[in-house]
Amino acid sequence: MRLSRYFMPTLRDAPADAQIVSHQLMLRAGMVRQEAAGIYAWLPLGLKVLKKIEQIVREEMDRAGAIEVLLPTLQLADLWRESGRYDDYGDEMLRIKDRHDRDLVYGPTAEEVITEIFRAYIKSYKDLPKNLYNIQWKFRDERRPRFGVMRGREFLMKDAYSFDIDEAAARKSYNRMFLAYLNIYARLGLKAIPVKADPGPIGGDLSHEFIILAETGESEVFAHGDLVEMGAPGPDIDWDGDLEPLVTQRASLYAASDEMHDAARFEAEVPEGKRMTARGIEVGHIFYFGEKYSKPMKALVTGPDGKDAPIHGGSYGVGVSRLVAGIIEASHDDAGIIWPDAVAPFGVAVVNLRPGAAEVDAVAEQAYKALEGLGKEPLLDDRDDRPGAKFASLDLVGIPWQLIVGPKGVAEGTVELKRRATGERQILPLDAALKVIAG
RNA sequence: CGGAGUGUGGCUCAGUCUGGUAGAGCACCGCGUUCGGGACGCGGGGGUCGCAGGUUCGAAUCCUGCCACUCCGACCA
Repeated sequence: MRLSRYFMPTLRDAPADAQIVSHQLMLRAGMVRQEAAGIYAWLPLGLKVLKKIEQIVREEMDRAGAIEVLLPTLQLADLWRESGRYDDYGDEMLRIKDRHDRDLVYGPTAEEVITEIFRAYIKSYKDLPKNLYNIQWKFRDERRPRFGVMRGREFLMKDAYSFDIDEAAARKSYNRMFLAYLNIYARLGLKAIPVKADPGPIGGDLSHEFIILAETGESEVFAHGDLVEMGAPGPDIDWDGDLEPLVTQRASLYAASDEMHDAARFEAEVPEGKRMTARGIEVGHIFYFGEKYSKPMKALVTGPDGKDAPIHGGSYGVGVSRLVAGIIEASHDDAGIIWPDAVAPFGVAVVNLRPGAAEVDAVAEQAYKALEGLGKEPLLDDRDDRPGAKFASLDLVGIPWQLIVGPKGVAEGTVELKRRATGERQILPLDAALKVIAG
């Protein structure tokens, strides 16, 4: 992409409405535009990052055996009446009427819809387990939206739903999601810890929140340090095998957010040198809720004994749009965003310091084409602007590499390569720079 | 939903107390000089001052009502 033809409206000043750093940086980098409280338009740069995160989530869900569907944003109110949640959910649910005066809701989640689909097709225990997931916009009419896309009213969520014959089987589904979530966050360049959660209004007795560590995070977490060091299990585990040991290894270590924290237990269970207190952002939540929806909505399967029984369900959410902000909270400096390579909107910025100077243009073009060939998604900064302005805006939007092509270097046969994350620079021939970027 | 606050060109803000017909910086357009970390000069365009009423000779400014947005609190991917 040539920056002179792109749409990347960066701002020097952060709009006064933005309070937290990720919100300020997203606005300054031209990633989103607020249209109403908690409702955002995604501009090209923001959309690129959102899509990359979405794709990583998708790949890890697929790997863990979940199957993607796409559910509607508008749902019939009658389904919610069946589960009893039409009245329970309250004002957070956006209710709409169509031209036939029929009640609809803009889905805040999709347990009802997916349960309706499941019960229409799946009749036998032989078809279990099933895990269906959906990456779709949700709407929750928050009393107080805030912090940009961190708590929007409209947000992109990955929600998965598992269906199993009994609790023991459901636990296996739960374990798969537990480990898949750790892999997702690791791929996004984040340190995440699973924390036992209050299952809340959704019910059930097995629930974890996933909190990514960021100094500016809104909640405080207390955890055993090994939990962070242990990290994710990686993609190559036997997803059909017994995952219980991998889960237990992690879930048995102390981890709690401030509201569930028990200082006495923390001190008793965690040796002094391992006690970690940090701030974080909740970016995922998994639940086992048993028959909560299958019973009232009659999602029954016939068991080996010939009798019908409600399935045991779980649901698993990742806040995809929230992760965009979460990653920024976890990875930025005074100059702007520092994208992890996996989600960066562009892989490299080729900075032409003197557009119009034929020799410089030629080298910049050559670098750009080579990087395209390498699949590095280069952005060619061919703007007619001063060097400082270019560096400032490219630092702001956080592209991982800057390959700087200027008249001095071109005369000497070199370019400058700068790593955004560390600020490290080296001057070297173009071929060598390309090798470094290629990894 | 309780409490607090803010609405003035795309962004940051001044002007409001004390009414007199709207301003600065950034951004944008033109010309010139510049060009390795957000340049400078000259010229220019863009705002029914959130909306609706009211007071007044006259309202961004005072009064009333409404709307929007932000922050703190209780709840949440």
